[in-house]
This record gives sequence, C-alpha cells and structure tokens, in this order.
Amino acid sequence: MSAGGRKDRGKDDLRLEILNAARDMFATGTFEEFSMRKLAARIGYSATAIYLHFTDKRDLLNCVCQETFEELSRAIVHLLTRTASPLEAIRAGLKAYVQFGVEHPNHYKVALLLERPRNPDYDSSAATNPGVRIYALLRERLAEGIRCAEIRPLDLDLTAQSIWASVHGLTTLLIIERDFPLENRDRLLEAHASLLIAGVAAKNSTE
Amino acid sequence: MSAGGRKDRGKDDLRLEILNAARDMFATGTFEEFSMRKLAARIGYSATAIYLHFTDKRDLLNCVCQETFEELSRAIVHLLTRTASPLEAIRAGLKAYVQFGVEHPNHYKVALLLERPRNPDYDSSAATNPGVRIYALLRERLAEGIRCAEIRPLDLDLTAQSIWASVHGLTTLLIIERDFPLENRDRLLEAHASLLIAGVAAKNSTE
Amino acid sequence: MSAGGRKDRGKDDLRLEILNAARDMFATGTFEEFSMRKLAARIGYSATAIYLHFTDKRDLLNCVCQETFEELSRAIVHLLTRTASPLEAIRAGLKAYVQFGVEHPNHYKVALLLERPRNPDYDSSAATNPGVRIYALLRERLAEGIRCAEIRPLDLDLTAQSIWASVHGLTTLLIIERDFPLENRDRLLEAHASLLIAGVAAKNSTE
Amino acid sequence: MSAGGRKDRGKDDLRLEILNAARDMFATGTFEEFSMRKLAARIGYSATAIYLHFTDKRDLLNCVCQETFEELSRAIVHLLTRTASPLEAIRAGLKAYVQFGVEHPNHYKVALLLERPRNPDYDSSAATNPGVRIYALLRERLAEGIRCAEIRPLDLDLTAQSIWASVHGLTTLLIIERDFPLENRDRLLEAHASLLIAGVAAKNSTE
DNA sequence: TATGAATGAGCATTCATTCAT
DNA sequence: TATGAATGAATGCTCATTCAT
Repeated sequence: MSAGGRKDRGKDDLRLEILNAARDMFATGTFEEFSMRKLAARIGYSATAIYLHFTDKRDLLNCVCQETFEELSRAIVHLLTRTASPLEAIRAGLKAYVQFGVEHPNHYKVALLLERPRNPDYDSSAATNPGVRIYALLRERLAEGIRCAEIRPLDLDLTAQSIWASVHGLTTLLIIERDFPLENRDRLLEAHASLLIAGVAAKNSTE
Repeated sequence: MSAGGRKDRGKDDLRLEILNAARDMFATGTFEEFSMRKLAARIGYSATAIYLHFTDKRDLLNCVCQETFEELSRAIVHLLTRTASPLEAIRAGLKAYVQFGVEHPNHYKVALLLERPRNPDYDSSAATNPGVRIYALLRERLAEGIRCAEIRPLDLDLTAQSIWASVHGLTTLLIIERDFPLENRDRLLEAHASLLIAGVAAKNSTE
Repeated sequence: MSAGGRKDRGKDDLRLEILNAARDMFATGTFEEFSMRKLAARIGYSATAIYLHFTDKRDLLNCVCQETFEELSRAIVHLLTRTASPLEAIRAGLKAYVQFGVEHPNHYKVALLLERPRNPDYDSSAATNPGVRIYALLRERLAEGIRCAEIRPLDLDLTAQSIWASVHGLTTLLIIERDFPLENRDRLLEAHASLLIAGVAAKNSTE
Repeated sequence: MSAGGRKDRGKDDLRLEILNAARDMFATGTFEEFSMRKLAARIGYSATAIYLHFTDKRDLLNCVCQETFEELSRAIVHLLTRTASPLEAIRAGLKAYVQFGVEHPNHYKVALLLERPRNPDYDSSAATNPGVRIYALLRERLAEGIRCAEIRPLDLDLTAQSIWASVHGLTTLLIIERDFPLENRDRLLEAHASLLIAGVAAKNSTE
C-alpha cells in the first residue's frame, strides 16, 4: 500500500518497509521471479541493506508468510471459537477466511499460492503454527457438530480438508485476475458458504 | 513418448518434437526451471532452431497451454454429457477435473494457476474456449437436475462457479507441494465430491 | 604477450586468445582474484563468450595448466633422455627446467605456484601426465647413475623430490619479484646445478 | 590461544586480540577467505572496531606478516649461531627453516609466497630486517666453513642464495597442496638437508 | 531449415569500507 | 573507543534472444 520511499520513516522501520514491499512483489510472481535487487530498487535502498535485516531471500519470504498466517489466524479464530452452533461458527469462519484473502490478496497469494522451495526447518505439526491452529479448530467444531447431530457423521480430516480446499479455491479465484467473469463477490461467497454448510449438515437440519 | 532425438522424424515434425519435449519438461520442473537452452539440448537441436517454430518462450508456453485446455475438455466433457443422472454426471465430472489436474500438475499450473499478463486477443466468451464449454455444460446439468428435482433450486451461475471454485481449490492443494500433510488423495477426492453433491442435492435425494 | 583485442584474429582463435589472457591474469594473483569478467573485459568480449569455450573458471584454469605442463615436458624430456652420462643428463634437465620457468614465468606461476582448489578428477599418477613423466625420467636416470657409480646410493624418490624441490625453489625466486637482490641469473643457475650435482655425485666422481 | 571474546581483556588489548584472531584465521584458510567481517564476528566486535586499530585489511596483514618474520628469525638464528661446526649449524638452520614453514604454512605463504605490490617503504638491506639477518648469518657460516675446510671453496653469495632457494622450494612444495604425492615429510626434509650439505661439503668431509 | 557465435541483462550474495552517532 | 546502518562494487554464472551465414 504505502509506496513511500526512504526518509519518510523512522529508525528501524526499514524492516517493515522491506516486508511490505516484498509481500507486494512476491504476490505478483514466483519465488524465482522475485529479485532482491528489484526489491532494493523499489524501496530506494541498496541491495545490501536488505541483508542487514534478513539473512537471505528465503528468510525474507518466510517472514512475510509468517506475518500473514498470524493475521489470518487473528481474523478467524475467534469466529470459530464463539459459542454459537458449530455449523454457524464454521459458516462464519469460512466467510471470514475468504474475506481475509480478498482484503489482503497479496498476503494470501504469497502465503498460500506462491510455489516455493520447501522449508526443511518447518514443523508443519507445531501447535504454534497458525494454520495448524485453524485446522484444529475447524476439526473440533465439526466433531462437536456431529456429536450434537447438526452435522452428518463424516470423517473429520477428510471433511475439514475438503472444506478448506473449497474456500481456498474460491479465495484463489476471487483474488487472481482471470478472464472468466465471476458473479458478484458477496453473493458468490454467500452461496459458497451455504453450499458447503448444506454439504455437511444433517438432513434434518433446519438449514 | 519417443525420447528419440533428431533424424528419426520427418521434415517438419520438429515443431511437434519441441512441443512434446516442452510438455515433458514442464511436467518435471517448475516454470522458471524450464529453459529454452535445456529444451534445445534435450531434443538435440540448437536453441536457435526453436525460434524458427515459436516466436519466443511465451509463445511456446501458450501452445502447450492450449493443448492442455483441449485435453482437459476431452477428459471431462463426455462425462458431463453422458446420459446418467445430472447429479452423477456432475460428480463424475468433478472427479475427472481434479484427476486431470493431479495427473498433469504442471499443465494445470501453467494454465490455471500461473499469473500472467492478460492476453488481449483472448475472447473469454468464445464458444470454442474449452473452459467456457465445460462451464456451460456444468450449468446445463445443474439446470436439468433442478428441473427433475435431483438438485435443490439454486442460482445456476452462483452454484456452478461455487463448484468450480471448490474443485479448483482441491486440485490446487493437491498439486502444489505444501507443508500441510493432506489425507490420501483418492479418499479426499471422493469425500470432496460427495460433500459438493450433498451440498446441491435435494434433501430427499437418494444420495 | 599479444595484447591484441578482438577482430585481429580468425574464426576460432578466441579460444587461444582466452587461454593466453587467462594465463597472464592467473599469473598475477590467486585463483579467487582471477575474475571471468576482468578476463572478458581484457579480451574485449562479453563474459558470456568465455563460457562458450570453457565450462567454467576451473575448467579454464585446468586448460591453461595442461598446456604449460606439455610445453615444460617438451623442453626437458629430450635432455633427460639423451645418451650422455646420467649426471650430465640430470644437470642439463635441471637447467632447462629453471630456464623454462624464467622464460615462461606466467606459465610456470599458474601451473606450479598458484594455489587452487584441488581437482578431484585429476589422476596424479596417470602416465600421460607430463609432470609424472618428467619425474619418472629423473628417477630413472638417478637409478642408472647409482648403478654405474656416478651417483651415491640414495633413495630414489627422496632424492628425486629433493632435487625437484630445489629447482622449483630457484625458479620461484627468479620469477617472483622480491625485495631481495639476487645474484646474476645465469651464474646462480650454474651454481645451483653444480651444488645439486655435487650433492648426489659419488665422492670419487670427476665432478 | 585465548579464544575468549571481549570483556576478558584490559582496556587497549583489542589490538592484540585482533592480531591473534587474524593469525589463527590465516592459519586455517586462504588469503581470500579471510574477511574483516568474519574476523570481527569471531572476536565479538563490530567490523568497524578493527578500523580503529588498523587502517585497512592490508595493514592488518602486514602486521601479521612482520610478526611472522620475527618468529622465523627467532626459530633459526640461534641454530645458525650456535658453536657447533658450520656445516652442522647450517644443516640445523635449513631444517628449522622448513619446519617453521610447515608449521606456519599460511604465515609463510603470506610472507614469502604471496605476490603483492612492492612496498616502497621497505628497505631490503636494513640490518633490522629478519630475512637479511638470516641471510647474513648463513653467509658467515659458509665463509667460516670454507676457512676451516669443512666446505668447498664456493662463491658465498651464489651458494647462500642457492641454498635458500632449495629450502624455499621444499617448504613451498610441502605447504601448498599439490596433486603430486610427496614422500614422508620428515624423511624428505632429512634427505634434502643431507643433499645440500653434501653439495657444499669438502670431499674429504666426514659427512 | 538450421546453426554457431555472441551478447546484454539479470541473478543472489559477499566484500571492504565509511559515516553519523 | 566503539557501533549500527548503509553502500558501491564485485563475483560466477545463466538466461532469452539475435544475427550472419
């Protein structure tokens, strides 16, 4: 967003400026296309300056991603954990997920769309991982919904992943400029959420 | 298929040989890893020779892409048009879509995931466009399903796009290497299709 | 020697021009200090052009070295193999060795003075290796000299290596500009050879 | 020796700490691998701090070098001046010289192998110069040996330089990693010294 | 139709060094 | 005395592309 160059920021904010610029740039290309030099040129610093704040290209990308996941988590977790019915909590979570993507397209692209070299140090099962946390919550609410007969008896992991895939797909389509003319964003999101909720709801559901 | 180099082909077949090799190379590497030089080395011709058949790298890629869409169409259209119930036709189509993506991951990526400058010559509404054709078919079967009460009364475009988004999402997740450990591919696909079918099916459906 | 740039050479002579320039440049620095770009600038071609003739920096250095060893071999072998007495053959060989170094200082520096990453593909015992060939000849003549009592009974390898070390040392000192003022080159070489010959000669030698 | 970082030393000892660390780093890497940044990191100070004690990289290196010469001198001089026979003193000196080089390979390289711009401030004839001192001593003992008939009547300078060249050559070969497999270091050194001593000894020498 | 020779631009990263504090 | 922030230049190498033949 802020296209501002140097000098208009305080002492240590270069790090933030780098992160913001990097996110925007990563969002419009692949990992390989992203170049430290272009980033440097964009923020008006020497390429070397970046290395004072991040050890290398991969580190920079990782930091950008981590930020995103944390924000995404903040946006969704409380909706998934609120006391309403599991089905309604899930519906609210789905919508919030897509909305986050739509409102932070570059964050989302970088963190979830950009293909990048696998990070061997990454512990995908760490409880601290925001993605893991969201997934665990979704799974929990599904289980709860099944227990209270709001939701059909379904395999928890298959269903949770299926739902995630669906909202990820919609987010992706809404974010990436495509030739195909999509319907109105809000109506589409509403319909999508309803479709998925109907897909898991028990048949006698009031849904 | 034929890994044979030059000399074992007729006069003008170099074009085909290039396309075949390019397709294979996309299938085993990322977009950026693909290089005209490596392609040339692989087919045993000079790099220059490629430029006699394709104006540049992008042109070559576009040709590969177009092929992909046609293959995707071939893989799906007959399933969507077969005489079975609309719901079953749609289910079969969904699964075929994902399977195609999984089996041709780099083609799918190039064609549907890769962000690239809009092609001004592209007519997104052309009936000849394979994507358009698939969408139209899906919409038709949905309408038919609604008419025969297999499917709930839903907005056709919202639902068709919602379904497409869902399968696109699953395809994407299955294709792109991610840290998150997904469930078994076939079971996931099965569950996904069932979820979506359940989401659109009429409540008294036998589904 | 030839500082001539491009255009004054024929079709494929770029390779030779590269080799010559590379030798001169390697001779005045370490492997790391040598830069492909500087070489390119020096010969007036793009850096890329070098890679059309040599796969990389190391390959280029290896070629330069190999050339040198072959020339060195040519300069010495016939002297070591001539029919004169072993002692005289050795004396002639020693002097020719040093003279080669003095007359081709850059060749010598690159091949025998420059510290460089070990080449794992290098077979130091290959009979085709000119250095090995010279060493083997020296060893042979020593053996012969011992048999005919011109030379004291000495360990062949220790002596051959010791002699080589000595002439290498003198060559080095004569080549590298040093602050210390050496004696007249020819007299020094003469004295050096005599010292070494006296060192190995049998006591009753007429030497 | 002390690997301890900062804070465990007095006020102005940073200079010493830098010199010590620099010496150690030279000993385990090549000239180019040495970097001011790595040095700074190693001693736990900022890179800038080094510049408060040495004007630049070269200055730092020169200081390390000078130290080296002084150590070399210390290691040899007393051997050359001891009361034993001139021949034995020279033999001991030769061996000590090579041994010093082998034990301080990077110091030797930097001081005697590395080609670098001539230092205009350097007075090669200054009596304080440790190299000059060693040379003078060698020359003296040769003269003495000739006087007492232990040594053949030889030109003093030619012979001294010839001997120096020989030990320098052996030191060089032993220091620089080469593809050629040399004999056992100690035996080679022994043989080398004996060869040179035999080369200068009078024929009736008991050697 | 096909090539060999060549190029300019680009890459991530490291370096010695400087400067304001 | 010491630092943190920053830089310009340099590195080996790969790329898509062009051009004369």
